[in-house]
Amino acid sequence: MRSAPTILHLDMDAFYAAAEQAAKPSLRGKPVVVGGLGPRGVVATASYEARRFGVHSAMPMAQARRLAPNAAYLVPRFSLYRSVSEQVMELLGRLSPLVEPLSLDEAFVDLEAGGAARDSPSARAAGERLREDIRAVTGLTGSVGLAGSKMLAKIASEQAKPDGLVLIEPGTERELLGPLSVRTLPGVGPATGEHLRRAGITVCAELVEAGEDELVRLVGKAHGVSLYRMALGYDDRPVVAERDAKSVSVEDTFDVDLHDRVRIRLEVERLAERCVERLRASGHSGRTIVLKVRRFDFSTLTRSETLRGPTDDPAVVREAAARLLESVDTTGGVRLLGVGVSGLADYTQEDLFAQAAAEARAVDEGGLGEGRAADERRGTDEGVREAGGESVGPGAEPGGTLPPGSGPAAAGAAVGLPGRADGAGETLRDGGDTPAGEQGREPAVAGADSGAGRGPRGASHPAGGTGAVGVAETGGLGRPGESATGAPGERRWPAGHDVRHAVYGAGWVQGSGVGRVTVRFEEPGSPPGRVRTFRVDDPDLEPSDPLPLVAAGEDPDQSSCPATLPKERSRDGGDSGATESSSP
DNA sequence: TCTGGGGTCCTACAACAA
DNA sequence: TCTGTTGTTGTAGGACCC
Repeated sequence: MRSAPTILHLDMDAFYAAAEQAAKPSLRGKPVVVGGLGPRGVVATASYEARRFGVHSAMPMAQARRLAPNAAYLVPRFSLYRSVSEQVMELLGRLSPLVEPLSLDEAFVDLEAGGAARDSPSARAAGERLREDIRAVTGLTGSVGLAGSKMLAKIASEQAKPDGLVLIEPGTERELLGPLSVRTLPGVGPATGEHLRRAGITVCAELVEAGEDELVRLVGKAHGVSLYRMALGYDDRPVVAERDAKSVSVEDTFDVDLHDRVRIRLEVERLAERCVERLRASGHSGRTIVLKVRRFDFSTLTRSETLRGPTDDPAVVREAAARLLESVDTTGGVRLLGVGVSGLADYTQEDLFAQAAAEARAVDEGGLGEGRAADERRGTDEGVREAGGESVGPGAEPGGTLPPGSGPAAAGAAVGLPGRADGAGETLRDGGDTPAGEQGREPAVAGADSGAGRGPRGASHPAGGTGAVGVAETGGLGRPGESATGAPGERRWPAGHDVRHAVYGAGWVQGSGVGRVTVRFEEPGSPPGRVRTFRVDDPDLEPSDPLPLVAAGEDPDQSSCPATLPKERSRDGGDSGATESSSP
């Protein structure tokens, strides 16, 4: 707890929805909802216009559609959000070397460490300048909280929303916290909140009254002690610039519960391969394999197995996950499956090969014996063989990762598309000028699109290609509710994604179905554009990468703008302001 | 028509070793 | 050698966050 409010918390306002509105002029001022569009999707972000209808994060999408039937419904475009987030984080990095990102749209900054502020006036000035810079560089708004601790800075930014700044003067914490709901405190969710309510505690002042011992009795040691301290305004957690990942996981919820044991096993293996892809991409290997199963009744169980050493071998993870599945009763149906790896190590491929070789020698000498060791040995050996097949053998790049779209994992993903029908077949409805079907959902394309806009980040955009990857065998697994009509070569046009037409220029997909795709031709700097409909296989129409939200200079031809916005471009708008006003 | 995905942290319990 | 204690590890589940 420091004596000056030099910890800053930034929270971008309705980030995903705001980014979509900035990218699509016709959606500005209108309700926009971003999230999974499948039958079991939930809302990731709702614009403030949509919130007026009662739509909020984590709400089932079906409920959101009932509340705001005329809102625009979009699948998330993480490549766009990431590029905007990088711009914002770069601005934060200019304030201090100590920046702790919490997510794409949120971060703590230690202003003192960067010399950007030492007291209330300088902290406020730095916060206001930051908000201006963010607006200039990204076109979006963010809310800033300033306080002497992380907890209070976060509470302050919440109070500042939308598009504001709140500074909590040190010394006023207890007074400020007293009347606030216990749910304001980080770590108090629905369960703890209800637990405390039953004990007669609803606001922070009552936490202090109850005392530490009583809180420990109510909610356990760690939680009780931290609750008591937080209610008093004590929070000494430092801003930590880098935190190591502790686990990597992937999971899929299915549109329709799975019953077929063979199919379930297939899905588990596919998830295991996707998980290893991510694990390798992060430069890690891991020791503990975790299987997650959510059953038809929403009950969730996990099973885990710890190997003798870390692995990033798809075969090892696949087989461990399959073994774990054997111990789970899936009668009644399964709505979600997940595979994760924890106990991460920074093992490189070379280390693994050395380990595999050592274990192979041990096997030859009768060193490994029973049960799990045998399983592990088998996996490791396969790992060596498979690595050879990928040309990552001795002398290859350390920590080499699978190139996107290559190798067995990619093949698995292509065949086993989760089929959540996100995006394609979804039609935006933004006031009635949408020409596609009334309900917007077009099963004819749903299956074909399911790979886009979700899942592994690398697959979230049909970059540069025809978008046909992974479509060919969509029907092969026969996922219920998934269209089998995604003909080989048919292109996917996820709602909201950017396209470019040879004649009409840049636009975005407003909807698709029945062999047609509807495009609105507009871009961030343009006025609201017109809508045109094409055949899905129109050769003049190509998927394109997101355009910068804030146009730089007078270069209307942005046809090949990369997904990550060029740094120089992002600086054009904000640099002068930041440097000019560096002294308050 | 209920309830995503990717994480972190904590607690409880059992098994095992020192 | 047996028994009790303590610490560690593995496993499972719950709560929470964005």
